[in-house]
Amino acid sequence: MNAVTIKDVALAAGVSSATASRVLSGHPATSAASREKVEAVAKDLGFVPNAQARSLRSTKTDTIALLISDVRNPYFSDLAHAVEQQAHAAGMMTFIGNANEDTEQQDQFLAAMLSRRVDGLILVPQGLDEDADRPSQMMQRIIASGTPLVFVDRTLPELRIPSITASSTGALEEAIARLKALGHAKIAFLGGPDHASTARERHSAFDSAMAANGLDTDPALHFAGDFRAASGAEGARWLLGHELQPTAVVIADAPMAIGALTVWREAGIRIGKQLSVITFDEVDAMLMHDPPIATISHDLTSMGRAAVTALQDVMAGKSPEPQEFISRFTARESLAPTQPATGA
Amino acid sequence: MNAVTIKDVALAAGVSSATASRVLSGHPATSAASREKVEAVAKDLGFVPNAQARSLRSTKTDTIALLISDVRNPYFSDLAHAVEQQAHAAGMMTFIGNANEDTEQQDQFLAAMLSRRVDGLILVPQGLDEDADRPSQMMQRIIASGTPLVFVDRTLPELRIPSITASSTGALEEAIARLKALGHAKIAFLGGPDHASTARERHSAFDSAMAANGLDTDPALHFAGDFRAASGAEGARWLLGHELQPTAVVIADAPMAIGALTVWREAGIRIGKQLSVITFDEVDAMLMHDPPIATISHDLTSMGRAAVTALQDVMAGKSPEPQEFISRFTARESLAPTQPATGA
DNA sequence: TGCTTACGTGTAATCGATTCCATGGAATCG
DNA sequence: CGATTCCATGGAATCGATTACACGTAAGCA
Repeated sequence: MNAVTIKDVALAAGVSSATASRVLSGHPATSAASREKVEAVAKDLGFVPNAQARSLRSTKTDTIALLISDVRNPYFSDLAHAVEQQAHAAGMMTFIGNANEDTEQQDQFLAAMLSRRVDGLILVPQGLDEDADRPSQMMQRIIASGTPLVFVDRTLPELRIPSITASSTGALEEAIARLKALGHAKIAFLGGPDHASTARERHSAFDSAMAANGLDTDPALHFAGDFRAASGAEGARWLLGHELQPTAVVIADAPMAIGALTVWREAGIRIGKQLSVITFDEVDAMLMHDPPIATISHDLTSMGRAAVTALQDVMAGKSPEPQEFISRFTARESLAPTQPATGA
Repeated sequence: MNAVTIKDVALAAGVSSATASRVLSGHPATSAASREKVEAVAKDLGFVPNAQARSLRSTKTDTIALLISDVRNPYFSDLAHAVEQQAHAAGMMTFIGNANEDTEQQDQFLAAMLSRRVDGLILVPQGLDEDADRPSQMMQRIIASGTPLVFVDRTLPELRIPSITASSTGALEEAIARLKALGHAKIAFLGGPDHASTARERHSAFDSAMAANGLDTDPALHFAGDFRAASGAEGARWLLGHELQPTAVVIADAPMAIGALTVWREAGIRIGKQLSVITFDEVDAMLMHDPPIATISHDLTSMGRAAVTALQDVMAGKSPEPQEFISRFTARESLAPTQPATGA
């Protein structure tokens, strides 16, 4: 075991542990002589400070936590990567936790973080079963504990917690306008789970974009998925047999889109001919698809960075304003004019 | 702040902090009376034990660390998810670190973990620039510190560290045999970076699979990428203009495959007609592609679990044997007979 | 030269839990 | 009934760092 403590260093350098500590933590009140000596000895002995002891006394851990829904979803792994890089640049470690869209797992993670006394928390609030808008008891504990907290991607509106979110209204209006210009009127929506504010935001933005373009939103053309590939596949099958025969579809996230596109490929549906497709969340696979899929994308790198910056503000005692990033619509060949009542 | 300490609990329960500690950490020597009282009070006050203080004294953190190359690579995010789930089930938190294929970032992460006194480390050893096989100084420190350590996915053969790896030899022999049966002889290989043992393993398995099938491996048909999408795209372009006109290609990982397939789509190459494609790492996008892409896949969930289990063995003082998982070949429509010298 | 100011240093307290050790009372046994 | 064992409990030491406080020395100033 690594038994080298600061006392060993102090002893070997011929100073007290107080001086050794001051040198090693960059305290100004140290002489050049002891600085040199201590640093040399510390390096020589391979001294690694015990973070437990340090933060027990100083009440700082230089660690933040990020809670997301699923690392395997590229949307969140991009976000996690951005947060981690930014935090790293600021000298902080990041604990990444998976909630799997589950309040209980969220709460377990939060309890662990509370116990570890992280300096701050960035979280994608997880859905609550019945009352999606009420914070869990554990979240109330977090807030009561005074731990700096920032929401990212999703939010719980009733709490006054700084948040970084994305607005897709503008991008969707643009997207629907484009579809309308191509002759589409029956547009389906494969949505996410209602407990996620992101899913609700995307859904209502879709509805209002339809309205803004003078199109009817038919509840019968709305499918409620769960942001995962399997539910996208399910939605695609549901759509295949749909009596209203929509000519275009908007999908709420990339995994669902990949699931859906797989089903349509198997069914021989020609995307961009028989069916126009727009999906949220641009991932490389959308450009690989033939034809490439039109997307509504978020700048997750910027959002991740903004979340860390906002958290640093909170840690510094400030109250940063909520920030809303604007999504971007990118038209691609998955959009095409409606066909004069040919195939399926 | 959460100022509730065990002393507050003890005081309110009318016992000493020693007794309170015993109750809360499940020590057997406690009376039913004090147990009841302490537990009620702890819950009432919302007591959250300070993990720093606890592990400072007990030298356990109930935390392990996992170092991977890139969270955004689905291969590693699957692995991370599996490790995290398994560790969670065993009551341990997981620190996930990104090395970005960079020794320096790896070492920074390792230093932070050493300082935090994690109970164990699972790591995908990162490539060293010149001497890919020599452990970095920091890794030697880790080993010297006695921190339980397990390698996963890649390994540094000269160190006697338990490892969980995958062998693709069998799967590749099967794959090449299939290609040969379809008439292919000139098979290209878009490989990964040489500093990753995985890349070397896949490359040498490819060579030996070719030899086992009586085919020549032409170094001119080997492209050295870096496991990322951009290098896959580059490899695809390189192949397009290749004078040897290979009819089939094996790609070393999913991001590279996606990059390559995007280029081929843009170039109008018909996969499975003009070019047969096999890629390592099965991800959903490969099934979405038209035609679906044949893959060589690993069971990352099992590998992640095995890594945690092996680590637990090491923590218990045992020396688990190295474990090698066998990759699986799945033929799909991206493989087709060579065409009688038609198009490109 | 005498007095103040500044600075580097050491001693010891401290953070919040766990754990060793001693103790007193109840239970057990011959 | 007296002696021994058992067990729950409290006091105090401990983990390894940081830091408040006090002190001695050297520099600055009149």
